Amino acid sequence: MKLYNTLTRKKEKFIPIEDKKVKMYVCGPTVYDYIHVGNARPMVTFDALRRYFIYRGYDVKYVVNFTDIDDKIIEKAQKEGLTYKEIAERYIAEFKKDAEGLGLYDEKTWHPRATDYVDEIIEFVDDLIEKQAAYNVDGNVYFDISKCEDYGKLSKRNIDELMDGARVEISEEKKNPIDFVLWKKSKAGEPSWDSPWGGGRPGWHIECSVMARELLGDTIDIHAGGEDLQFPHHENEIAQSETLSGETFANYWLHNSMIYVDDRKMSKSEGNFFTVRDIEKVFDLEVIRFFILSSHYRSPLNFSKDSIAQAERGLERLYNGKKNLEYLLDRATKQEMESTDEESLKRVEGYKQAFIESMDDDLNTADGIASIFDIVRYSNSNFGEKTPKKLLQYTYDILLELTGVLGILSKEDEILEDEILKLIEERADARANRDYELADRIRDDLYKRGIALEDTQDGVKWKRI
RNA sequence: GGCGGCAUAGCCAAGUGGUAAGGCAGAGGUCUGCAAAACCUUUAUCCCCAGUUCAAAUCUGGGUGUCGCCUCCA
Repeated sequence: MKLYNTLTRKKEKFIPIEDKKVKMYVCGPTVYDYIHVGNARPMVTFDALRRYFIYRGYDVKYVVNFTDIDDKIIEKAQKEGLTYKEIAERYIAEFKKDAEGLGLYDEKTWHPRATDYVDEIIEFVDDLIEKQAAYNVDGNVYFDISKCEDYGKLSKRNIDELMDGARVEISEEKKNPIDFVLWKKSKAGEPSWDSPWGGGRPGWHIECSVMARELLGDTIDIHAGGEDLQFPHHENEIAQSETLSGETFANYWLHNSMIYVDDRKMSKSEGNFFTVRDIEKVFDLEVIRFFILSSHYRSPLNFSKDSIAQAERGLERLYNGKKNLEYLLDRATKQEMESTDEESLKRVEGYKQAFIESMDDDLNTADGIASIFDIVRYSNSNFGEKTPKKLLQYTYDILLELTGVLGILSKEDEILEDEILKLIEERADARANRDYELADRIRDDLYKRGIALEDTQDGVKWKRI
């Protein structure tokens, strides 16, 4: 399997530290509001990578952190007259609801919270001071960039230019303008933890370094996140972690491209964002997942109502394909495979191989989805009542296997089926009696209740809409 | 100003040397009482210019457009 490594700017063969094991860390949300579609992209993308690794037989330890202490959380808490903790708890709960809809939910995923690691953070910072890579000025502890020779290696920036850039916060306290804060002195009324440097709280960058280290060790396989985190966040993580351990922090750095709205990056501060929660009112969140996976994760992805609607139609086509196979499976009686059936089997197997090849090539989900459509088109056009059960079952299993890797096509129809079947029969009688008015009324009523009927050559099919 | 992306049909989107996957939408057709679904047919020479090559969307150079990061940001 090949992955594009931001560190080298190349696709590289993935070689895990331990055979068949992957240690993976993804920068998660700062929990001060509902997540928007842009935030959902890395979550969905790297969840698909997680699933794919498992599919290929890897044991994955997957960590997605919550930043539960931060300026924005404090600000929100003050505005609402609540504690930072109440705000964090609320939006962690809301995140989990969205995550469930987006197909991210997995009980094995680790969701560490920064505030649960304050002791370890203090220890980490203290060690950096001891190594003279950090310094305390009146309760604020900064990382000393000058002690880090290869600073900028991830984002390909050099220190001198960054100094000149001078868009960083100018502070009298810092030795260099690009030194960043590890431990932040708390102002009156702000949440505060005791430390050797007085009351304060963790800086943003240090949290991820510490949580990754505590849960995954000094060197991890994959560190992932949005490309806007490349600098300074990930660069700073590398500086802290590698200065402390002397080891490589992460072997592979993966970054997803942004989501755009009318050619502008979707972001909170621009105000051009759509929350997952709002979209859920109009579309099933599986559509959003499918939409995100239908392009390559490193390509910019433009968000619009129209493209979501297109994704919805596409997903529906896959559901119809699944439904058609189920219908045939229900009625299949033929057992023996003929030579043409064996060829079909190979054909389907070929699509599966194509899917794997695509996914192996830097998680090319867009290409992989094309293979899934190939399977659907092939079975729709070639399979019928006379197709052997074995072939149908094989195709059906592969379809579910591959869509399962992507985390789509997971919605199941529920009961109520008896009633639907009864009404379908009534309608069939009506049609036989040429009472089309009654027949159409039954169909319309079912439609209003969310059931669509289709008269096919093979009989009446129904589906939920 | 520095660094880095991107530019493929009406729309979305793969493809990084051998004459353009897939999806959505559209048109025509098959099937059907009608409809839906499904199937078949149909819709592009890849931003521009120059170069390398037997051969380029794909490599090189130049240009145009556009976006991102450099400040919180997925």
